[in-house]
Amino acid sequence: MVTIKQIAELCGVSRGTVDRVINKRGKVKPEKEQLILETMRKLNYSPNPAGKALAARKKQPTVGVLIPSIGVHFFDDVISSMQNAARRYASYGLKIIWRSMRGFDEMEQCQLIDELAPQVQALIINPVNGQAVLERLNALAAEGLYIVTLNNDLPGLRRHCYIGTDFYSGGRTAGALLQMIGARELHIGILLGSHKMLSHQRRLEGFRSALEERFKKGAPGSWEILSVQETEDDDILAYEEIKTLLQEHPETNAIFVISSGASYGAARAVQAAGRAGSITMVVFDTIPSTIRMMQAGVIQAALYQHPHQQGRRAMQVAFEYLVNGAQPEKDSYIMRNEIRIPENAEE
Amino acid sequence: MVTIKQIAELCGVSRGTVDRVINKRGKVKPEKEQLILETMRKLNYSPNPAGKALAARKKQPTVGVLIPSIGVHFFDDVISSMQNAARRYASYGLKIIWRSMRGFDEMEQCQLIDELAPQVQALIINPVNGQAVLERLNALAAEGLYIVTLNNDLPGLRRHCYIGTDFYSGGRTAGALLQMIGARELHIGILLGSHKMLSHQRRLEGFRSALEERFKKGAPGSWEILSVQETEDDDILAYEEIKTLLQEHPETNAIFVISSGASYGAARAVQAAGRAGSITMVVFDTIPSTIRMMQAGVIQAALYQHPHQQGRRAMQVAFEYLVNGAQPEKDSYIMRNEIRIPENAEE
DNA sequence: TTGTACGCGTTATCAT
DNA sequence: ATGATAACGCGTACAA
Repeated sequence: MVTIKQIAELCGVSRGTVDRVINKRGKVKPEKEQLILETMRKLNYSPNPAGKALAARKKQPTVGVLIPSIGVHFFDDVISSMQNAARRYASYGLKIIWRSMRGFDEMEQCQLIDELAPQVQALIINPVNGQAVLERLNALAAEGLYIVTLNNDLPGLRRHCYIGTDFYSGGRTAGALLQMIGARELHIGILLGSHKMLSHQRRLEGFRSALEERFKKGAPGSWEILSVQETEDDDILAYEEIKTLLQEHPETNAIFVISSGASYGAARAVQAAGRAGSITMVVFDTIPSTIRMMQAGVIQAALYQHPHQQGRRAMQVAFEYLVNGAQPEKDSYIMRNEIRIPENAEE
Repeated sequence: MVTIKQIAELCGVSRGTVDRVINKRGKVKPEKEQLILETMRKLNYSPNPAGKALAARKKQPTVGVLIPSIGVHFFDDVISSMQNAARRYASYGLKIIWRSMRGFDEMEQCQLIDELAPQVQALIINPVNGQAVLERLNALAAEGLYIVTLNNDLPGLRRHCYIGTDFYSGGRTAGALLQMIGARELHIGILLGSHKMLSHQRRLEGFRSALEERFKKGAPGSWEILSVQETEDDDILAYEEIKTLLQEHPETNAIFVISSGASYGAARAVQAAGRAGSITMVVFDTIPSTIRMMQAGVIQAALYQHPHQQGRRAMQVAFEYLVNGAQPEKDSYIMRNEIRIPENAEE
């Protein structure tokens, strides 16, 4: 690989001049600049990340992590992988400041953002929906903060990179799966966290679209949605709601749980009603309780959102920006929604 | 993070002495060695990979890649990801020598190994089954060559790291899936590449075990395997075999294709017999022709072996050994067998 | 406008 | 047995 030094020698200038061209610091004669750019292009120069990393240490590169993860089991795996990556990157001199919170209060998140911002050059955040957060983050981005959003991409937010899944496609996959593994005449109960959560809404839309499409294309049978209930991601609420549903609609033979915070409660209600196995349950995320319920034959399938990859990738993007001075290849990294059944969910 | 320099100052010795302790080069007074080891442990010293990478350049680190990939579409994605990783690592000064071959001839692979060995310090290889290859590689490993095996792990081979999938678990997942999405009374035709291929055999065993288990546990219905045919990974052969099967056993309502080299041929035969959709097809790998056949409703599901992750990881392991002087965290990286249906297979 | 010199952490060589 | 010193590639402060 070609180095700055070699470029400099070839162009008959000093290393410093080449560097000024590369980092656009000006104060270089136009004709020399042209020559340097040309030979760089010709020799396909690309900076050695190791050199950059070494030099970057002086800046004390620090990234802040802010996730409303308390009580949300989906984030457990995301965070464990982020910590893993953080350990590796620590040997390069990268520092991390961790902040978590419970619930989705906009003002609380703003406060934590303000606390982190002066200490870090990059921020990995699962942003709460809301105008205040949006404005706060956009202001900081304008001041030069590097922002990576995780699992929720606020419209209008000028973040540098987004990492998450395609909610609509996740819903479609769930719907198609239910058509494949469920009864011919589907009577479906649905639980979501809240109608206000954009991600849950999109999943529901995708779910409907896939079912509609498959039956329109000639899949035998029929489908109907009996109810769509909000659970606030609470297992007890979910338990009660499914209990009521099964009483009022004994014909229920399929349940779709859109967020992991309700799947255990729903599964327990199905079990309690003696309907385990005769009701097809499709849920999101393979948290430990879900895996147990799959092995027990209560939940038939779960959608896996690659939490580990999400965490690893988020850290990597922040690391490469701060330490290697590199932009990510893509503006957003969208993980696939995978299908897990007992046979391929085991650890 | 703490550096060698800091350790040296704290112990009142020079950097060279600390280095000699770290790399076990001897010539250090026992009491000083103890002191240095102790403070390293106490301060939790871990070497900065950037420094190592910079110093490693002088050794001209080079890795050889040897895959019998010609005509095997599964490897297309593996190799594309390896090339991607290679591009990134090239900026660190890592060189790659690529070799591919057609078919699985033992002697041909030995010859290519001998050609590569003197030029490289690490080798990424999909080893052909056979005694000659085994001995050749073990001899080279003893001489200090770093060996990463990909997608096939020869018993008795002293490789440093293996990257691949769990074939048995892949078969189990396929069997369970067929039970879930197929007819109640399953009449199954199976295609595999060759009975001699260990991986295909293991998948078949897993397939049988999952079906047996599920029906024993109370799944309604029954299952039988009508035939297990070898295809030599040839689509034309597969086409003819499925054609014959459907004539001789019109009751066939499920087909399991164990290797991607036969799935297109099998799908075409199902189409030609006018049985698309009424026969449940489960195959391995999401190569382009398989995705098309899924979208056309001929193949219902495919098992995805994370080819991209496999390629990326193999390169990463070789890179980190040669450039960062680091051993991988695990002795083997086993990718999961994912389930893909049309709704989550689209690009 | 341009060149020089130092530091980042590691490895390796050469004196002592 | 030990210490000093020169690379490796890059960023930057400072001198010319």
